[in-house]
Amino acid sequence: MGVKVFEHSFKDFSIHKLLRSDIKYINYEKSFKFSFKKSLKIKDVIKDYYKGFAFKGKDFKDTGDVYALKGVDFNDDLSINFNDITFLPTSYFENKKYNKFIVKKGDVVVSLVGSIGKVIVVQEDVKMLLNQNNIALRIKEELYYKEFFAYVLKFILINLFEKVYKSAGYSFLAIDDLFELEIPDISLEKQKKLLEKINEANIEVKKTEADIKGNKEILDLVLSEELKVKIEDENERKKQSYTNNSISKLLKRNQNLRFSYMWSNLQSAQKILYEGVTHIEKLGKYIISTRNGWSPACDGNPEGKPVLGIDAIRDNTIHFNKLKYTPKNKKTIDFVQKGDFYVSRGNTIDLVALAGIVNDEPPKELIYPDLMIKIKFDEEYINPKYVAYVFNSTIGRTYFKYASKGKNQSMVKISSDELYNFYMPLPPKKTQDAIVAKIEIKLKEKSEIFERVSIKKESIIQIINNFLTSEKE
DNA sequence: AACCCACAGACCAATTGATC
DNA sequence: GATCAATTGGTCTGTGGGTT
Repeated sequence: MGVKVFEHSFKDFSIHKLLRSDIKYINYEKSFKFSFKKSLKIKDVIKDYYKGFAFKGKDFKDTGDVYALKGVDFNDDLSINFNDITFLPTSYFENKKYNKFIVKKGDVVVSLVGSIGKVIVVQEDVKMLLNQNNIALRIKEELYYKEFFAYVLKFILINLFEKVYKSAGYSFLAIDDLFELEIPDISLEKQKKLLEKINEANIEVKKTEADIKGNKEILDLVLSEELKVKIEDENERKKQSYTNNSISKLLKRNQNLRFSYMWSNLQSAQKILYEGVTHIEKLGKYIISTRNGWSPACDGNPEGKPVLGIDAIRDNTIHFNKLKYTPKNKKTIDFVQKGDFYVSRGNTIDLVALAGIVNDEPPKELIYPDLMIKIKFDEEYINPKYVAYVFNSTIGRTYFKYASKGKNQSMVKISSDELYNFYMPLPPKKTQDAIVAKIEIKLKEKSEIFERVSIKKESIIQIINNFLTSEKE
């Protein structure tokens, strides 16, 4: 009598689909996965693919002629963002070892880590190598137009991401999963028609998008025109450094030295900004009061009192669309009122002291958080909107960048001191009103263009959605 | 008021572990 | 050993909240 022994390596079956135990994925397969009348698997549509290479961190340079393609450079309209892209040494492009990773025009590249659903189609004929955790697909042209393929895949991946990956703890799109995804099998003719519709919308998006200026740009533009503030010169100065010592070398826990370094930076910045500008005054002269907010512990129960988050300060206003709620109470609470002026007390150095005004009627008993300061101005001399625009322009950004305090650059703070001591252009109120009016016209124009673009973008998604729905079983 | 720290999202980049 | 897919730790940013 003996014992029968079977030897199996766990790896033989560990990747078998039936063993897959993450419930979200199984749910996806059962309920959310698109299945079509006639379908193709991704693996059937591609004639070739390659994965990126694990280049070393020290290989990446800020300048050069060989682009390194990373997921962070993927725009959401299938194009590559070449603005902040990094480079690899020229020699790498000639090196046989990296031959396989050369990105060619027409490749469809899919990012495998991070937020799933980032896809681009390479339109450029440039020297470029693919970084790790991305996969490039070459499409069988007799089956699919690559742009159309990219749009469809992107849509399906985003659906997959929503249902499976989001907050699930895993962040990698397995190649097997990718290759098993199904897309409709339809004629090139039909694809062409849909693609034409998409491209039509896209041309308009691109055309109008080019005209969109950032809010800060608009503020800078009007303020430098009206006040003769030298914002251009300050941007130029920022690029040059006038000391060879890095701040980290200088400080070594020497607060005084650090402050004097910051102070001298601020001095030279404001010297340039304000050269020849009249009406530079200390803001403190016109501040009646400042008051910090209160951050009670919150839960999700909307029975309680609503509380603002720090991200409520956006685009020069206070938004109420993302509220928290607290069941707590306190004897005296300073609630938010229409017309209030708030400034954020802490954030990164670029975002600290953003200002916003309550333009709309706020929800009842709305609490503002500890990280916001409410400022009351002497409105005989001050138009609060004007002050908010200056805070959020390069003028304010420059001042608060150097005036803010805190060791950790990712969370600097300001206090009322910094608000009181802000020297800024404060022309007579009538001039302030005129500037505000001018800025508001420009901001309104911008938001109208923005609205048009997002409707167009939405229509592209709709085209794909309608198409996939119509091909469903 | 000033400072400090935990956390979460997003993605990068080094490492691992299996296979070629 | 080289290569590949996938994992894991790290960094950066933004935020909330606690402690001194």
